[in-house]
Amino acid sequence: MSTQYWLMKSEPNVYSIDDLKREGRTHWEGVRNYQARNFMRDQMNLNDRVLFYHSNCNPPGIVGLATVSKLAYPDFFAWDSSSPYFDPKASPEKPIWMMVDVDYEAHFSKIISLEQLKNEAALAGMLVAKKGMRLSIQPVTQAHFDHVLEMAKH
DNA sequence: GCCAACGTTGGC
DNA sequence: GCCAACGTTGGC
Repeated sequence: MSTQYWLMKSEPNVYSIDDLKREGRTHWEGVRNYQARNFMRDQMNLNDRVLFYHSNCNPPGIVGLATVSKLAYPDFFAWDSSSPYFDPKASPEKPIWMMVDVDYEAHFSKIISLEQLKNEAALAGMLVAKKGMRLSIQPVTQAHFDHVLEMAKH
């Protein structure tokens, strides 16, 4: 299976790329959207590459790279009643929600802001730049991924 | 803090 | 199964 490319959003005041660098690996818990879950469950493969995106901050944008290091498995925070991600409908027998593990790869030397992404002709059609796009896990084409890497060099 | 966009829930 | 009401996301 060839490498696939993704963009994953995190609010830096909840979990930032600095947190991921310090920990090396994290489980991507708390996804409570079926489409995003299905991407993780049905399509993500080991070593898929991830653009790490900081949302709900100023400025929002892509701050670095990560890789998928464990295939989807039940998000056990869903049945932990003390977790902010608790879902009373989920249980170990019926997990509902899934997560993958993600490894730190690199920081970009500086953030590639959402504004830059929107202004970049080569990234036309990239989901993250679309108005009203709230999906927290998005597929990225190889061409767009490669172009983001190029932008990160400059 | 506002609010547009979107997803989910639940009454009917 | 429609759709209004509600909750959430996330840019601004």
